[in-house]
Amino acid sequence: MILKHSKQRDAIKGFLMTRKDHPTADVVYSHVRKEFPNISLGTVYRNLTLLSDIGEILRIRVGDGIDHFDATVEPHYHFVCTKCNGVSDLNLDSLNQINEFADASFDGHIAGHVTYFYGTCPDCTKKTLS
Amino acid sequence: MILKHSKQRDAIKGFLMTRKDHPTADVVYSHVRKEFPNISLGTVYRNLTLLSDIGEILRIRVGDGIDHFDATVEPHYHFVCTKCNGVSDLNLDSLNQINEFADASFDGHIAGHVTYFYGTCPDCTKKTLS
DNA sequence: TTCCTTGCAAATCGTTTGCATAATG
DNA sequence: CATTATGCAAACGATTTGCAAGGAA
Repeated sequence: MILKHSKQRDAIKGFLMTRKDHPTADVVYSHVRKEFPNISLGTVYRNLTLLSDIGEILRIRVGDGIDHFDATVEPHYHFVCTKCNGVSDLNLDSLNQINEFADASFDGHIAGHVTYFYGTCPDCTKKTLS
Repeated sequence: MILKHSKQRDAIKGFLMTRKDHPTADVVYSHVRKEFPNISLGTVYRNLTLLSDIGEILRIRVGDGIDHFDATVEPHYHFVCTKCNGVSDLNLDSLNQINEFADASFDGHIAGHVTYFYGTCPDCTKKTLS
């Protein structure tokens, strides 16, 4: 399958690169629509799936049942605010040691882990205090 | 909201307690149906949601888009096999230290984390070797 | 008798897909 | 020209919900 260039795909990836809050497909759709009023949700989904398949973006699942997307593909951890439901990046070293830790008492083979943290984000923490 | 007793709910919880493989709602449905042939999927979902709301069971999301349920409510970690897609428990001490680790470089407040490990389960590991 | 719970079916939500047409190389 | 990408709408799978009837306290 040889990729052909597409303005819609560029716009989708371009939009994702401007955001660090890991938008959902719906958010991507409503923003890209400003530039391509006729773009369909299906095209957005198709391209998000394609881009994550080829490793240009990340599909993130943080337990809310909705896929989020991230243009930062380097491994990093995510944080979910339990008040505003926002998703953000965490500046945190790899925790890969926990793989060996888990492997020690496990009969199969552990290849990796998925971790996200939850709590109150900086903004919601400030609002709670005031 | 005062709970009333229900045989269907008992059967659902009872079935979950016999299993350590974290069945999906569909699996619960097909098994409880042996005892209650007329039970509906809606009732199964309603009770699974109710039971997890009151903390009698756990709703587990391991990235496959399908909810799994677990009658063991004590904190523990899960493992997902990337070959057979099975979900199992891991015998692993709490990793709560990673919360403070993450909190150190974070401006909000971290209340906890969700982690699951993936790889090949004992059974699939054996099959691969043979 | 109150009101929670059920079965059934329809509805919802996020996501995927079939198809004819448009755009790319 | 060959083939990928699009828009549209229909289909999908998991889950939720409205409603009238059944069951528990």
